[in-house]
Amino acid sequence: MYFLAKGDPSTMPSTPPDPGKKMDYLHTIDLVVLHYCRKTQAIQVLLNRRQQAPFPDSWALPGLVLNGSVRDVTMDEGVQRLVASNKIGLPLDYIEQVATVGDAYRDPRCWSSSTIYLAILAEPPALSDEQKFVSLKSLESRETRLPFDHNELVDKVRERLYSKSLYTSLPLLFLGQEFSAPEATAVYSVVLERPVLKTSIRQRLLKLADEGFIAETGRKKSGEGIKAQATVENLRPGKVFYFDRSFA
Amino acid sequence: MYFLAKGDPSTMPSTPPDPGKKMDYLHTIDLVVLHYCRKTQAIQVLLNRRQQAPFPDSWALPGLVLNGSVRDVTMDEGVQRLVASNKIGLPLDYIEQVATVGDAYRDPRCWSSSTIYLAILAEPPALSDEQKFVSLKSLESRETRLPFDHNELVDKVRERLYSKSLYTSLPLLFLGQEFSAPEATAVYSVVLERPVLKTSIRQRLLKLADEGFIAETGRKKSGEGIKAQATVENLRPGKVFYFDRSFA
DNA sequence: GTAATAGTGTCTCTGAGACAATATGAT
DNA sequence: ATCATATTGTCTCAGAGACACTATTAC
Repeated sequence: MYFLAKGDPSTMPSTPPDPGKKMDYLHTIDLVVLHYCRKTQAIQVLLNRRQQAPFPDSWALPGLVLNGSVRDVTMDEGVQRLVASNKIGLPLDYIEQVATVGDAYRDPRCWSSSTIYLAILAEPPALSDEQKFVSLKSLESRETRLPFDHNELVDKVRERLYSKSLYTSLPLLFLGQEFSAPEATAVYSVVLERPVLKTSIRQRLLKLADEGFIAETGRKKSGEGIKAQATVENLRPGKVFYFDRSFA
Repeated sequence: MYFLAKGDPSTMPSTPPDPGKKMDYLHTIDLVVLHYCRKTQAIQVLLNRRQQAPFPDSWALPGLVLNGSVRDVTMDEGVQRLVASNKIGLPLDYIEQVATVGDAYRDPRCWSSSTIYLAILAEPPALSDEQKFVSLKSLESRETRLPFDHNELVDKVRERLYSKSLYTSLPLLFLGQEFSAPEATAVYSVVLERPVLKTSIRQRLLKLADEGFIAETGRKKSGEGIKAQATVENLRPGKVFYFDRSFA
């Protein structure tokens, strides 16, 4: 994997620093805020129109510079500041740190690192003019191209969503507080990009009920052209259950 | 999870920046290099004696400041620089980024972030005077206390090791190129901190053989007081197989 | 030879995959 | 009433957990 350069500094893959000049350095936080649209059965990603250089007016992931214009005491506070700002402006139903990338090229200003998060927003938000959703698929295919390395950052989050959805209840967080078994089947099928049998989902829902993660509401949901569906409610908002077997 | 502060800046959890002064900021890389001792059946963590302030002479995780004394082009190059340095000085058998933490307190010098990695070193290295191993257990129990928040960083890596070992072949990387089924059983039992049935491990080894990850060598291993054990060899060094079922 | 441990066989149980059968509600 | 689909039932199969049994080897 990584091999020793036998102690000879000249073989080390680094260039000497510029003496006497403190290097500029940015550490940013970027969120990939995902929303599932029940009607179109597509996963969408929240973007913001950039106000400032670099890449003014282009659509990018909501992010901020840690200790940029405002001092943050912790990274988590930086995340809260971003969530509370008008770049997002809605409480998230889930958030998880995915990775940190950093290099000399990704930001034209200077060396920069970005710590990226996977976030889920169950309720469809009212968007401002500076916000929009694009489909996760269009980002994957590069039909939608983002500034910086944001497409690659979305890739990392998409991979995390996929792999974690194989063996956890994570996709159900897209459905909010109350949902039906057919809706659960649909969202798993979308996230895993293949048809998932409704009976497998039923088994998992039974397991979740056993574990106290969900409970039957007794209510039924019906709407435009769909047959009534019994609903369950999420008893552990924001919590993810780990099944002991994975989907294939 | 995170709630909106209704757009009122005074409620936001941040203090204003100090104008006119560029804030000092460090981004460090810290490695939790794990080694499994077949004899004592314990997992050990590599430490370095710190040369400089803060905390001179105390034992800490091997780490470096990104773009500190040397310019790194990418974070991965920084990791390679650290691995090649005398703080580690041996090729790693596995490495994986685990998390990034950052706040105003963890480093007495200034605001700092650290990106931490889980690394595995299969071969027992020859240690310099500035290096030593301590058991992962003594770090968990706080019998061994490290400077900064390094104990908590080790906790995060330990949790990742544990959870990933439930459903992957990761623990086998502790055993290097050639190992036996009883050794595999032992290392899984140590990592999962419970007895694991040899028949469960045998099943998993059969699966790995099917998948082309390991192959029987035909050789047998015997040594001090132990009975001969058939060995297998790792055909995919550094690669981890994901089983579709988890241990309990 | 003996004792300990390596390696095999077999049984149970859980849950995914598959699909058939029934129930229910929208029209 | 009819039809689509929600919901239930049943079967197979893979693999973990458990344990008995056989084979091998260090002493």
